[in-house]
Amino acid sequence: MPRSATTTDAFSAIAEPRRREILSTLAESNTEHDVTWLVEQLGWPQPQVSKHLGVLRQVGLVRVTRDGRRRLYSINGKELRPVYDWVKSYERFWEHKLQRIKERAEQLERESQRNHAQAKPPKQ
Amino acid sequence: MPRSATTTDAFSAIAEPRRREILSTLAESNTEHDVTWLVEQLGWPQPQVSKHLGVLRQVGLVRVTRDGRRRLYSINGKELRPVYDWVKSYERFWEHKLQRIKERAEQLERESQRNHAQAKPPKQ
DNA sequence: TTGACATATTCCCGTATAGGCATATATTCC
DNA sequence: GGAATATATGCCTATACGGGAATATGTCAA
Repeated sequence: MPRSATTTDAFSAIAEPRRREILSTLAESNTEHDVTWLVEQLGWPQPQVSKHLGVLRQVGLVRVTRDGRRRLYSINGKELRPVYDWVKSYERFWEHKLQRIKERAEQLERESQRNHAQAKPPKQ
Repeated sequence: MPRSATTTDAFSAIAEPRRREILSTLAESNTEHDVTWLVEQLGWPQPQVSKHLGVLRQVGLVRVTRDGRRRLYSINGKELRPVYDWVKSYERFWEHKLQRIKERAEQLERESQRNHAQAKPPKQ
């Protein structure tokens, strides 16, 4: 069995760096743009841009509007939500590290304070 | 040119649903586990589990500890951070929708109030 | 040492890419 | 109608995949 299709879902679609690049290009300008504009911005051959747009379109990551012979593309962020929700559910696994560093620092702090207090333990 | 390798980065590695399944299985139990435990939990052939673990290992999404003939795997969430940061940078593109719905609702509310106030506009 | 157990690796196969290039399919303008 | 423009699609190739099955590698236990 081959890899799951790039058009399966957002996870597969954004695995390709160039498709992320298309999304970021659209995101920066914050407006819809036609394919020619994207081709100029990216500097890639037009068919390559169209094909990647096709994948993004199929998974709903971009929306298209027709304007004469042009097609205006814009980001449809809604489809990124599942990716966001998924990865966010692992938040504790990278915050945990900070948490442990913090706890360790606090413990060292306590020990330090204890040691300073008993720097020269009173003879008894 | 083929698709970029699954071991390129976290984006490519998590595109495969089964690898996400492995991560979620490890996440739920919140402890390190050996391969046999994962095989039992997932019900997949052992080589398949080992292979997917190999990809996750190469991109740093899991950590391994050797314990005799067993290998204990645990999640290394740090490597998910780039994915989180990337997708989070698009947050406004799905919140924007809510924003527009909210604004529209507020506008309708204002119009409604205006209309009620002038329900029977005074003849002049 | 030998056998049992745990895990990784190798080989094979069908398949879906991504890129290059040519071309088809609109749509506008003259 | 015909040329020009904008975009999508088709064909080709090399490549890396995910799964299946067998097997290699490593480790424990008697």
